[in-house]
Amino acid sequence: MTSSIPTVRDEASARLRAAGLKVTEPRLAVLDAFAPGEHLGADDVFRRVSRSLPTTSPQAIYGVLGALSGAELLRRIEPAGSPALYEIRVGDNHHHLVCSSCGKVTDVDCVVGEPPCLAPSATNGYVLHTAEVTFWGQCPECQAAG
Amino acid sequence: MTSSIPTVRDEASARLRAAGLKVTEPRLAVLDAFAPGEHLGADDVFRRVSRSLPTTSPQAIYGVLGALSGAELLRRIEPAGSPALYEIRVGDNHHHLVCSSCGKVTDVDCVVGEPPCLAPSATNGYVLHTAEVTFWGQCPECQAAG
DNA sequence: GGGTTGTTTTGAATAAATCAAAACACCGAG
DNA sequence: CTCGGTGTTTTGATTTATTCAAAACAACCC
Repeated sequence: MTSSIPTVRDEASARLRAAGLKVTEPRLAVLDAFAPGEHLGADDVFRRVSRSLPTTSPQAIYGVLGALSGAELLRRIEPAGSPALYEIRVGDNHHHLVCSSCGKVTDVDCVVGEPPCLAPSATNGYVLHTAEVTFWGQCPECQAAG
Repeated sequence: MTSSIPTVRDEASARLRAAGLKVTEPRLAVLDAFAPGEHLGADDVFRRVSRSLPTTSPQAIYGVLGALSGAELLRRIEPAGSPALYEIRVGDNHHHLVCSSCGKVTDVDCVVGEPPCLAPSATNGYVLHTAEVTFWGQCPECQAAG
């Protein structure tokens, strides 16, 4: 008899299947590596996944991260000066606050009231699909550290 | 007798000096490489500078670009998926429109009326100094190309 | 003009990510 | 349940953008 209580893994499996992706251990482990609000680089994810799946290769991590962000189960951001970061919060278009000193990234909700701050003064003929906003500043810890 | 008519080079020299930087041929050549509205990568700059100064090394270009953007004579941007780009328009905080298909970058003026769109919903204790906005879309040429 | 300091050259090294081919595993069909 | 096709992961090498370090050199203040 198998349990009928849905687990976190079941949920992740369902999301993978819904996206048309095969359910594999590395993919489940990568999804499991992300806590809400975290922004992890490929190397961070590799380290975490390695704990539960020690045979996983870095290239597999790149493959999984690419597949998951292609399927919009992860969002990929690339703050200037940083390697690519991934987060589990998808589907809304929230923005980011990056510390110029330590690189820490914090989510911030959309700027002004209106649909996603998508209003440049002129579009120059471009058909827009995304407005990406990055705020730069110094986080409380770095302020305290001088 | 030397000419008393100020040249483009004189002007660039003055800007370098005002920034506390020594005036060198590579630096003048790099400043000269930028037309208004252009966004050039280090390799583009290297190619252009090589025409007038064939002995210049790529590392010199990196050094010059670093010095000039540190002195705010150039601005450095890093759209996701692209190597670093530099532009000669500095001092205002304008934003960018990037073509998802071909990577072309176009300047756009500040989004809404208020000083530089600098209003996230919450600052989380950060002291902000910049708001960077990148619009993603498809440029007219890429639309035409399907 | 000469010395100091900052800049550029020369040469090597690094980090992040991608490519390619072979081994492997998921999962639908039977 | 097993087989087979397709998608995934592994293994290993490669690329691109960038940085580091030391020596040669050039700008510029006195």
